[in-house]
Amino acid sequence: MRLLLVEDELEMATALSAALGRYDMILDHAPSLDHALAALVNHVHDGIILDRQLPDGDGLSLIPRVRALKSGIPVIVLTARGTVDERVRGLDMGADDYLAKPFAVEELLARIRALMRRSPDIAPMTARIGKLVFDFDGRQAQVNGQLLDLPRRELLVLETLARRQGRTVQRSTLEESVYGYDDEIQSNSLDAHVSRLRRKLADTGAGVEIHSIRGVGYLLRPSP
Amino acid sequence: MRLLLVEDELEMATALSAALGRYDMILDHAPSLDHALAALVNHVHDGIILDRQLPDGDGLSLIPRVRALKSGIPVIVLTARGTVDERVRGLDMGADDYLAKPFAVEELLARIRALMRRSPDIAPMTARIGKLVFDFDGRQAQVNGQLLDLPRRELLVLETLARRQGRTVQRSTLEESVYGYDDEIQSNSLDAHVSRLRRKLADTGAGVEIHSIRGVGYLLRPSP
DNA sequence: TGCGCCGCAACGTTGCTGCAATCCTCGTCG
DNA sequence: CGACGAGGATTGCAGCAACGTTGCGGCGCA
Repeated sequence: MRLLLVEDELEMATALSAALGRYDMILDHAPSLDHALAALVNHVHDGIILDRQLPDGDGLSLIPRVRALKSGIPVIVLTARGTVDERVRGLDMGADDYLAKPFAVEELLARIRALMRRSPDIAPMTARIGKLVFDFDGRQAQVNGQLLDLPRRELLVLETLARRQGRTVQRSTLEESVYGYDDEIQSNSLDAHVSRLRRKLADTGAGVEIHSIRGVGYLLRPSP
Repeated sequence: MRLLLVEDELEMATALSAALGRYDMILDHAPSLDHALAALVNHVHDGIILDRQLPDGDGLSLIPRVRALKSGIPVIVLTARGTVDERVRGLDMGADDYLAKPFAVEELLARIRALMRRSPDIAPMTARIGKLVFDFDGRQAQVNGQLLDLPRRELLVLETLARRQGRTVQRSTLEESVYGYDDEIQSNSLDAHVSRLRRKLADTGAGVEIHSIRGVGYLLRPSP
């Protein structure tokens, strides 16, 4: 479990990090909205703990952007502003919970657990690269909401690449997940599938490309 | 939206009922655990507001039974016992939120909205794709208000596809929900059902099509 | 007993897929 | 600096597995 803490006070961050660590949770720390956005783009988080008072704006403004990026992530807002109106506003902005400072760490942990408990059902496991959206649950790829009609092998290739988006997938790994451990292949069929997939991605303007690294493997990335 | 309030104080109940009514929510009132259980069995609720102090026991004891009955329902606990320990305990018992009395009605409403927003059970009781309306509760399909008279297997196929509308349903998944886990099928009966279903959907002009993805499965989508 | 759903199987059809031949690209070494 | 080789890309093709369709017989149900 990996959470993102958006909070400018270092003290609070280290304290929470320690507390969460005891429950095998990883806490990434972003001290500003900008950092938070960058972190969200680059990593996959299971939840967000959000302070409102940040050097570059109100934390609440992050929520719509989080929802646009990955709709299902639970968001807990922490704040010194604890009036009823503030709380109502925070919740209606899309926060899943709202906790006023000072709070007990125990309670925060319990509320995180409560949210996590119910989130996995919803979290649509999807990856976004360029205009491409890969839905791991539905096992399908979309471009601009348009379904990419891919046959089995090509789908498997894209799925594995999307799962490790941006990082290199070794040729052997790819072969393994496209064919079985036992199924063998005695030709360049894999290359053929990659080739056909490339054409379809380009034709639909998916904004992604399959980059090949000689002697190593492939990786999926936004096209320039 | 229909909520169940489990609370023995009549005053609180009427006040909440009035407040929720203004947001088009229906509030059922159960003054005790027994009443609550009866109500849960007889009706379908989208959420539960639970007081702890009840004439026949602690409200928290209801949670496991609720989860057993309908696992996904959001539960908000209201209580006068507002210590951190109590809150942690309530949340860890399975509550989704915990609000200490006295509280502002506005905040309760906001928290209800936040929970409803992410509750998968709100997931419409009916699905609409093209001119087709599938009613999951009544287990029937309609086109232009006209009932589609489908035999059992075909209905199961359509139901499963409609439930995941637009997303791919793997062949194995479909087999599992149309036949049992144990029931086996040794022919292409599934294809046959799909075929017959397709014809009926086309004949009635439902505006939907069952698209097949070779080697993967099927998906239901509006026809072009 | 009649009707209709269902599993089954036969057969037609489609289009994915592995293969291989050919072309391309890049790094390396003489 | 140019040629060569290895790894990669592309594409046509043929086989075949997966899917579509249809008719039949049995079984359950009214």
